[in-house]
Amino acid sequence: MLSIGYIRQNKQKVIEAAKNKNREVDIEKIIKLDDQRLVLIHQTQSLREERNKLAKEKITEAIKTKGRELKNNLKKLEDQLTVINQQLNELLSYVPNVPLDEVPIGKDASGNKEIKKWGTIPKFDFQPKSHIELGKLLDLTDLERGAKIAGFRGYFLKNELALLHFALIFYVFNKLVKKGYTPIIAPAVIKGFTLFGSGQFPWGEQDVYKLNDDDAYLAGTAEQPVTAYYSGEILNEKDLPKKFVAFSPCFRKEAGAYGKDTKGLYRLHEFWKVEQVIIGKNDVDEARKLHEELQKNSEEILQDLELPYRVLLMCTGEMGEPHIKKYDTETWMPSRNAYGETMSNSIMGDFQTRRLNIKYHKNDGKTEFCFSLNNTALASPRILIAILENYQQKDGSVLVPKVLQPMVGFNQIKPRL
RNA sequence: GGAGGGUUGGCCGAGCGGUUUAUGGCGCAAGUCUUGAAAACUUGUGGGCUUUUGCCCUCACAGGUUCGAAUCCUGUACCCUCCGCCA
Repeated sequence: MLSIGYIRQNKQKVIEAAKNKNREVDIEKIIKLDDQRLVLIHQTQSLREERNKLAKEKITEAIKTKGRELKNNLKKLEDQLTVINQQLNELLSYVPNVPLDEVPIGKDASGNKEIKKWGTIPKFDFQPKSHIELGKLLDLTDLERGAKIAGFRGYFLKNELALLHFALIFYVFNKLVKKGYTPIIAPAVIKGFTLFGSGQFPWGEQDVYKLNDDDAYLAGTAEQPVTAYYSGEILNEKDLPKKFVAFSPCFRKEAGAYGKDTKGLYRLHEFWKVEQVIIGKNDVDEARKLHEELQKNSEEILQDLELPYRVLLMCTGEMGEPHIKKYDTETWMPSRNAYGETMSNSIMGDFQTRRLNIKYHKNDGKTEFCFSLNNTALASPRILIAILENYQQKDGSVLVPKVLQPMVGFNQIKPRL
């Protein structure tokens, strides 16, 4: 959410930003509505002023009559104001955030800028298998029964892969705790306001599971519950930034992606994720630094796992509505013969905190909205694709990344006899 | 699922129809003093409109009663205690 004051002062910039993000917003309509709102505010204020004065006078029948009249007039104006406010907030909630200057302008993925590559893409002297084949041959996945039990995109993880799934999550969780991040297990059944607050709503409603008629939804990422953790609160500058390493199961309908990535473990309705979430000061340069820190953490994880990856600076057209800067980290997946997205690292500015009403007392005594950032630390099973496919051997076995070996107690997944 | 009790500013905590413009304390910030710090003192410390004076809103949230609501009524959310159920 952008403030109406900001929009009024930076009209062109906001219009431009929405266009660059391939979004349509009617800023003129918003400003017109706000003009009406201001007029109504003036009118209601002066009526209230009158009422307050009247209430201090000696009570007579005449005063009572006048008071009742005032009340009726005020009610009418207030009702109008309520309607205007609703309309205005509705429109405001659709205005996307304004990207930082260093973000490349572009319509689609072709506008992204590759800024880093790490690791060596493996060259196989045999015909490499996909994770789907490996999963079947080594009895690590059961996608057929997954579909039988859970439906389209359902899956079972079995045997060594089930252990690796746990080990990865714990390895990453623990690594970030050692870096000073507060470990937190987040609820996955969450209220609607957290989804509005994170900027999931109103744009991505079709991708979220809603439970019955309750105000209860399944989280698509721990970003949603953890960013909302301090909603309605005022923090102190000296306690910032708050850094979390959050775990939650994640649920996504993938409604807009029916034809995409239909095979294997890439695009699932249900997965586990460790997410880094930061609530920090309202300061762009500090946010940039934290953004780089989050990036470094995620890259270290891929380096620990010895998986080749690249980093993209995402262009305006590839950014979500709340984002002002975003890096995607993509890990090499041999069966795709391409890098596949495994992490996404964003600065949201005060877009989310304004929706969630998260502020802090600055050292000078003033109050301001915080900034929020987040980055994937690890999402599994998707990362398992990269591990299975990059670590596969000629004999059909799969090696286990060194850092995970002590945790799972084996260093190789061998074909069953 | 049932029965009670509660929710007041950053925090603690008064107020329970009209000098409340929300006592008081703590914390925080600025200033005075000081070589510096502490202490002390002064001022400030929710949001909005106007941006000169000021005005309006704000006591969990949403309605209602009243000339007038933090205060009375209704609903909702959350917290606490107990009973029931339960991994």
